[in-house]
Amino acid sequence: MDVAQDLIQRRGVNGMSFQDISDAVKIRKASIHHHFASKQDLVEALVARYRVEFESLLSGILASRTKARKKLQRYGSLFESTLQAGKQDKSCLCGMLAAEVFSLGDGPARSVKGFMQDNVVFLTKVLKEGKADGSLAIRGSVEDVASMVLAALEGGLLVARADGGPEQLSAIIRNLISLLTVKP
Amino acid sequence: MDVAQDLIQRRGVNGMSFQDISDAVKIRKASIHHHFASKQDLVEALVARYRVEFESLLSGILASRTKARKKLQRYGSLFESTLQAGKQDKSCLCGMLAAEVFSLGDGPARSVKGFMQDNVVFLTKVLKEGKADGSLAIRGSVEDVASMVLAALEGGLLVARADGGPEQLSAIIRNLISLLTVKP
DNA sequence: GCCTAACTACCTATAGGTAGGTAGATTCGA
DNA sequence: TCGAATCTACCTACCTATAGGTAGTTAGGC
Repeated sequence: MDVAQDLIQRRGVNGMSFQDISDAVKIRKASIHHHFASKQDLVEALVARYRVEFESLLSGILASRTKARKKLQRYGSLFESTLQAGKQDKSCLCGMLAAEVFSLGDGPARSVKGFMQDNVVFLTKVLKEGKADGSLAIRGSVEDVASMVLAALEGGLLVARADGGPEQLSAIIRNLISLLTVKP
Repeated sequence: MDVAQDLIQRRGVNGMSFQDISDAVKIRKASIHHHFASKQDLVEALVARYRVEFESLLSGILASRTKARKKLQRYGSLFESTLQAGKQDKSCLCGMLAAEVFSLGDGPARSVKGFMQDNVVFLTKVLKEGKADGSLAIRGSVEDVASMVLAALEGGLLVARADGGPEQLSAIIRNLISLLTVKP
């Protein structure tokens, strides 16, 4: 699963094959089918695992006793560390799948949608906190701003991977947070 | 080329095949190879065409005699109309290719990178104008904010396609611009 | 003695791509 | 000005590699 996830984060679902996994883990293709009957099953298991893992990171951030602005920074660094890892070519699993949503089955597509909603829910909480503790300045619908933050981060990965690399992503996140920060 | 571009915008490069094009335009696969020797050639031609077309839209916006804030709005509506078209499942061609950059050849990958840079250059101009005419409030490096705007829009397409559809994209753009607007 | 995880060996469909050919329009030289 | 050569856009028929997936088998631990 680690190998499969890695491949998707680099090359996308349609750029990953059972053979690729087989080559990497040195186990025959048929043996992978023993664990995951179809590619769709594999993808579904991958997204489910990813969501659980991500959710636990998010609730860790939410539980930390810091100002909301700092929580937002920690959230951003989740994306930064994805891009910084390895050959600096990995994107968010669900960001990648989101691009290819329409060549995904119904199950996986719903899970990817769920991931996006998880993130918007998390960000909505953080932004509301920030409004309350005075560390963030939100105008308009909090949920819509949350969507925008998610879009900027997922898009940041996309753009940075094709163009300016990790530094560009960092700059994007820095500016996004600065834009949301209430002037002292 | 129209059909190929459409397919990539919906399903990605690795989800598009010569056969798909063949079926749609009712011309044999081999005849497509007569026009584009390889898939990479086709993709390269597609991105080149897209960049020229996009660039002309951008210079149209730049030339219009309105406040920078309005120009930014017009830029945003470029992305909105992409998603609103047809079955509401199309993304930006280069956003799609950006996701799959690492399964692209060198030529196409460079062109996608160029597209991103074109957009940052355009946005940098608009944001500087906005600073001058007082319609936009920029803090920090203008170029970095430009990157962020691009990321939010490309990411907005990504997220909206998987989750909330055109309305979500509109909300994202509305909030992004409101965040960049100097309070009256 | 059975379950699990692996295996070999195979299947069908499709991918990108090639070879060689043909019908019709265009160009060129005697 | 007429016929030959060439060019263009398409064709049929095929190739090799790979895709996802299946059937049936085997080695080893509980």
